[in-house]
Amino acid sequence: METLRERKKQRTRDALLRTALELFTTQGYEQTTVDDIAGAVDVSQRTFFRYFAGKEEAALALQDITVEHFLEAVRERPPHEAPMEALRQAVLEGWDTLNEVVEAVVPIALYLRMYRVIESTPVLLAAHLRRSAEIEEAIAGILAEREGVDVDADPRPRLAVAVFGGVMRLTERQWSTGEDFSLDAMRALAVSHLEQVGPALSESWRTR
Amino acid sequence: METLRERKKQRTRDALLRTALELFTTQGYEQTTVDDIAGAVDVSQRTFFRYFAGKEEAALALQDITVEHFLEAVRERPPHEAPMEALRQAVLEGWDTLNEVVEAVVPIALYLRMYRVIESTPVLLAAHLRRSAEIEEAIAGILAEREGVDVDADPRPRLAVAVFGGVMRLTERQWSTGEDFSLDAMRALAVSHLEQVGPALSESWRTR
DNA sequence: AGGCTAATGACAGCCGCTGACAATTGACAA
DNA sequence: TTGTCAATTGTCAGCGGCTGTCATTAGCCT
Repeated sequence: METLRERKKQRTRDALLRTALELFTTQGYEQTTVDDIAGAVDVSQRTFFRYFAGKEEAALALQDITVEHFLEAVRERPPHEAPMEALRQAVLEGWDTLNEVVEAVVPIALYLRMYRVIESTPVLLAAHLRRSAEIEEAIAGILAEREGVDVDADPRPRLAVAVFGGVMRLTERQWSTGEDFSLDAMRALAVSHLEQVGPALSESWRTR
Repeated sequence: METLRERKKQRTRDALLRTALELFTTQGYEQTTVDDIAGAVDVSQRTFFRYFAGKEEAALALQDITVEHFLEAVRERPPHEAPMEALRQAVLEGWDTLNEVVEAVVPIALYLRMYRVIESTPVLLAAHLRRSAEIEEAIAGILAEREGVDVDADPRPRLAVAVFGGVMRLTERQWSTGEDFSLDAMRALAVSHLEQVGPALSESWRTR
């Protein structure tokens, strides 16, 4: 970030991203044209596509940041924790420190609003789910290394991550359709779900 | 399917679908233009869009059929089965009878090949995952009714389905990247995964 | 100051998709 | 059978996302 050129590039990218998210969260994703965004930043449409591979990438750019943050949290979990517990702690601790990470780019409120837009826009939700699948693969790798097993020979890393991921996506969905759009609400939901996932699997639900 | 008109419509739709899948599986989804499909069936591009909401819908049309088949299998499970066991039996039994359902529309081999195209085409995989999320919601409803609980008050139906869905998606992915593209291979994978999901969650993986 | 290179703009064009209107074709009754 | 009505299709125009190409601008470096 030394030269003027680099600073200028960064400012353009930031402006494009912020403007895009602002428009997406106010008028909606589909209703926002790339020309709208580029126009608002006073830049040609072509330039937008030089910074973002597509509209989608701009809409999901923040997710990249938080995902990386979460992956880091998983890697830093102490090795003695059981796999599922490590994942659990990683998300909880990741959310604790999410604020600073996100605020470095955009206001956290914008991030939360955008989250809801993603969840309620079919094409964005689809892209988000696909990315989640990729992330699960990465986490499986981390878990396997932690536990000293082979990801391809032992199905347990991918299975554990698949289950955890399923629960987390359910949490996201419930949170985005609920009334409390705070991080605390999301955390509470996640904790509750992770507590109840065991009972939901084995027991007969009618005998209690 | 009485009048000539209706038969003609059906034939056009079938031709479009078959041609689309044939092209998708041979030259790839992205490389296939709607004009290609319409042209091969000797129909205007506009007509294609009157039968399918988009390219995507044609590519995923077979999934609709099999999903409906699977939902039916879940609904017909005896009420005494535990929730997860009912889901397990439903998929296994659903696959047993999948052949007839699919062959009524296209050769089963084409269905299997298309499955791999979906799994390896980012935009199709994304759409597929989003649909899977919707299906999970439907299954949660069925499960809740079976067990006599309220879907919105009791998190267990959605949790169980989220876990089951996570495992099934992992199964799909493994199957599509493996070497054996038969239904039997998929069934074997699913059984194996469902057996091992319990151990993967609770135990410490290093103590055995 | 002047040459070099990176960033941008302008333009043309492909593809997916939609609305509107006209032309065609099957359905059905007189 | 024929004429009317309605459904199906084709044609055309146009929008939005996205890409390649080439000229222009603007920062960098000697």
